[in-house]
Amino acid sequence: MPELPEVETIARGLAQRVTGDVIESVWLGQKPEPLKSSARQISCALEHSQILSVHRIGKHIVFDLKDVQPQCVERLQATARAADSKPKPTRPRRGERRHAARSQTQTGRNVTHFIVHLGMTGRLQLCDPRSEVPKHTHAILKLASGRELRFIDPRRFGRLSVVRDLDATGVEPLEIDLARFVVLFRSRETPIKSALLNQKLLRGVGNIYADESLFRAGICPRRRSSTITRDRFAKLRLSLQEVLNEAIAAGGSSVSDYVDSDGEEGFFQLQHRVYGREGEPCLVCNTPIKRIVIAGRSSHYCPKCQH
DNA sequence: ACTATGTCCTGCGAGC
DNA sequence: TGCTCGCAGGACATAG
Repeated sequence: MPELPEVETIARGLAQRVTGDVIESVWLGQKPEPLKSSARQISCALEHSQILSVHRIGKHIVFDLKDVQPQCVERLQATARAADSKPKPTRPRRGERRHAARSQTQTGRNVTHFIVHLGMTGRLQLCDPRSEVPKHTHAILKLASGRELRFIDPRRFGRLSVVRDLDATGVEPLEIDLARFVVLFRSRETPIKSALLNQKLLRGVGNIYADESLFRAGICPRRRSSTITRDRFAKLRLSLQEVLNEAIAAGGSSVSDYVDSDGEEGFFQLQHRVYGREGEPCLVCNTPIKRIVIAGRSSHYCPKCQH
């Protein structure tokens, strides 16, 4: 299940290998679930566009695309001229959400963003067009370099979309400072585990890294977020950043069927201290690891070390 | 505004 | 061996 470290690994791998390449054509499967934007919107945005960069926002892989289709460029220029002749837009109203920093750096009216969310079982594979197309392939992007980028997702929890502006909610957990972290979590009446999974607060934390960071911080996943002291929030923030960074360094966790864009597995699952270890001894105190359900998710913790 | 719960989807493994 | 059943969970819808 790809969370922040897995998505980061995939995005970095893709950035290295497809930046500058051009999408020549797009094939989309018949199943409607994986498409968040319409098939026509996606095809139109992707075909004849150049991949300027690939990066990660939360659990999303973002392709910044520049249209290189002649008629599209003309149309965009026409739109731009029309926009220029209109009165200048007033500055954003108070409370109106600003666009994320990235969309300001990657400005230009002809930049669009192709967003891939892998869900549980989604994979992006860069491969030879002659290789067998696996079952549950929902999209194939033919690249000018002769390769294909395929989106495969058996469980169909993944989503593909195209947007003009990146207005992501939530804060990147690797960038958040302590003051912001405390403000975000101290008012929540929900179990800390649920709060960590809430993408509107932090973006990118999933079940594995929520459990692992809570173990390292010595906090019980059931604990109400509002009852956690500042000192323990400080510990949690550091634990979370530590575990995410270690996982990125290890190429992510391969549980179920995660592989990166090369088909390589990550290694961080070998370092899980609680996730998937129900009944096994705590690495610190030997107490059997417990598994409970919070917000419909299995949560693993040491009943002695975490409170 | 918050919080909690149900739903989607398929593969896999446990159990008989 | 072959079958059924339940579980895995991110994001969203819905209800309270």
